[in-house]
Amino acid sequence: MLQLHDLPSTQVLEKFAARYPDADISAISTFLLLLRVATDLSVALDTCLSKHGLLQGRWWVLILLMREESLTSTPSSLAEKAGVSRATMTGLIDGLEQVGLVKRIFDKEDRRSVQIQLTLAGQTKLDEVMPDYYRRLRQCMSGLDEKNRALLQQMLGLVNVGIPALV
Amino acid sequence: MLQLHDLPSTQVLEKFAARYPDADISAISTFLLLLRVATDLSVALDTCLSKHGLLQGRWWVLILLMREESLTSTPSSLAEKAGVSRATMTGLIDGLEQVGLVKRIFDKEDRRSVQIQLTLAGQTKLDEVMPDYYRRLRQCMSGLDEKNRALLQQMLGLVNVGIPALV
DNA sequence: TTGACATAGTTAGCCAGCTAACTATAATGA
DNA sequence: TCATTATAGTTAGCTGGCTAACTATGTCAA
Repeated sequence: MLQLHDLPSTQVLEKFAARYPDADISAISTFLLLLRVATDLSVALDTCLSKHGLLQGRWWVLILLMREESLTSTPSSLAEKAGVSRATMTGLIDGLEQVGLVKRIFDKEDRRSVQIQLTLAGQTKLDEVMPDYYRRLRQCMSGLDEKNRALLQQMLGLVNVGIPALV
Repeated sequence: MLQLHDLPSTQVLEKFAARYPDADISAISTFLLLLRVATDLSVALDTCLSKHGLLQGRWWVLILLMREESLTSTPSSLAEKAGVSRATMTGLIDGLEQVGLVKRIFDKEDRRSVQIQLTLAGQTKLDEVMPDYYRRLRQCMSGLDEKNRALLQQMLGLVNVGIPALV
């Protein structure tokens, strides 16, 4: 997401602000820090998941299926909820089906449609991954008490409101 | 980064917490919101840059060169600062050189090495992009006053400290 | 001084996203 | 009823990352 590793020092920001008067130094540094921390979190998550032979894409599919009472959903619905294209979801399902974590069940009512079901092996895999993930995440966030977490969420909400202005 | 579009409701989180006792609901929701907002910011940034015919990778290279007094650096140094592999940097420089925004200058002292220089066209491109970017970013962050920005940065610092525990 | 190692950059090939186009099926309305 | 349009899923081909291997050059110590 944000590759940039070498965040600008105050000095650099001031230099740019001198050339470009629209620069708002605290806005820039907050923005970049947010992207930096989130990217590092995402990389750490990938590392954690890779220990279980998973990547984010496939992992979210398993979780989305586990959320369903029936352990079942359609590729379209999964794609929308996971935030990837339907084409990408086809590939994710292919991969998961090959290793037996999900299976395709062809719908007899609407023959265009396919139901994707979490297999027992898929549930077992989640039962292996999720406790590890949750334990690590608890540890990761242990530096923030409930009040800080609420505060952080509130600040993120304020940033979120501004996003349309950036586009 | 985080594709997941459909963040879990409290209800879903409670269901998962029942199955996996290690789950810390406020930790999870804070973590996911942080990834979600940052990803949306990054996508918005890409959209903004694409209006100027740029992508994040190439844009950061231009900025890193503009930071230098000499407007010059080496591929290795750029790769490290930009947070991409040297192979990727070769490609970024290829693209920028083709459209004339940077040029390769072969080093006569160490013939393994190349200097990458921001051309006048490169500076002109930044002079076009940066004011627009800074204006939009200022607008985006206008919902947070200085106190909120400092608070957000402080919270992000606390999260950052915990990242090694997630790996 | 020369053989082993280190460094700078590039190339080749992989991967997981994407869009656009395609097939098959269903729904709709003139 | 049947031509048009919409929907579900897949396929093909592009992109921008990556790692590993390679070429060329430089460094150092036996």
